[in-house]
Amino acid sequence: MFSIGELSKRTKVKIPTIRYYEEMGLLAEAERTSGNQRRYDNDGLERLSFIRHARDLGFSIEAITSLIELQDHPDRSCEAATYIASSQLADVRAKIKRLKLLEKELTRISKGCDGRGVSEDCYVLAALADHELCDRDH
Amino acid sequence: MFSIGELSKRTKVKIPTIRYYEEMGLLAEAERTSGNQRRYDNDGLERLSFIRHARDLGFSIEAITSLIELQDHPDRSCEAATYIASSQLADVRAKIKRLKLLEKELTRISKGCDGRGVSEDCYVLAALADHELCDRDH
DNA sequence: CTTGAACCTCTAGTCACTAGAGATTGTAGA
DNA sequence: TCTACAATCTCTAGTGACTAGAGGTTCAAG
Ligand SMILES: [Zn+2]
Ligand SMILES: [Zn+2]
Ligand SMILES: [Zn+2]
Ligand SMILES: [Zn+2]
Repeated sequence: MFSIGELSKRTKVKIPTIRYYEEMGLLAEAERTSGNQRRYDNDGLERLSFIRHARDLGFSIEAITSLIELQDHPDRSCEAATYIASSQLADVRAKIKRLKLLEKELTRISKGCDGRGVSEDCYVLAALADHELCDRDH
Repeated sequence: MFSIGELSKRTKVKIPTIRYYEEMGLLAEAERTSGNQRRYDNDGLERLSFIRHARDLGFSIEAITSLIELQDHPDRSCEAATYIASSQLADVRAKIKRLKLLEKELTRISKGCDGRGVSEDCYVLAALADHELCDRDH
């Protein structure tokens, strides 16, 4: 059994975040000492590592809640898990696509001015004022 | 002179968002009718279009505030504008980099299970539980 | 038994909006 | 001119996933 600080160190999740996860129902309510401090065992450590890893991969709290629910029922179909994972993948791909469009326009805009002129003649400001100057939609 | 609803239609910025921009100091306080409703002219339209375009390109409110400040002083050096634009570009590139790593891992994880098995044997859940199964850091 | 680091709860702040309540105003048709 | 009703007004609160701080209590080493 170890303290919240120890759990935080081992998982690299900050203490307030751990308490936040508990409040959100992602982590079961921890056992307490007689003085009301939280105590964790290996189960808690594994669960928080799972959450941390899923968060690092960009899953939402809501998605993780479903995944944990599934993990707690070993005999259920895992269809939902694969669905959640591929949705997340689709989401990430959509974000990449969007960001690549932005990268193109921003590269073009940045190249348009070396910063040695005056605001009035600045291509950066002109480009921001007028989307028509953009190569495509974004 | 036109109403906030008309401005909203022309710029595709929602009405509460326009009011929010005004409160944040991004838009000057609009003129009002005797009955206290906002009225805009072409200047307001151009300013909001600028904001909208910059937001679409991912600039923060804070960055846009600086850009507008610069625009209002045509004789100032535009160095700050190019700095803000290239920071934004760097930011976008960093995000793309990160998302590409996520995409790789998520693709691998998604492929690991077809969703026809049972939670206990699910590779998706196993992969989320253990970062060691990942190809690299992310 | 003392000390001080670690812990507790609670509130509020972050960013860029979005939603809703309840009241007032603008405008077009009768 | 009156009436209906769409549009607008202000204000408060909610979103997601935390983060920061105040003010008080507990744990553990010496
Ligand atoms: Zn310039
Ligand atoms: Zn554009
Ligand atoms: Zn599976
Ligand atoms: Zn991993």
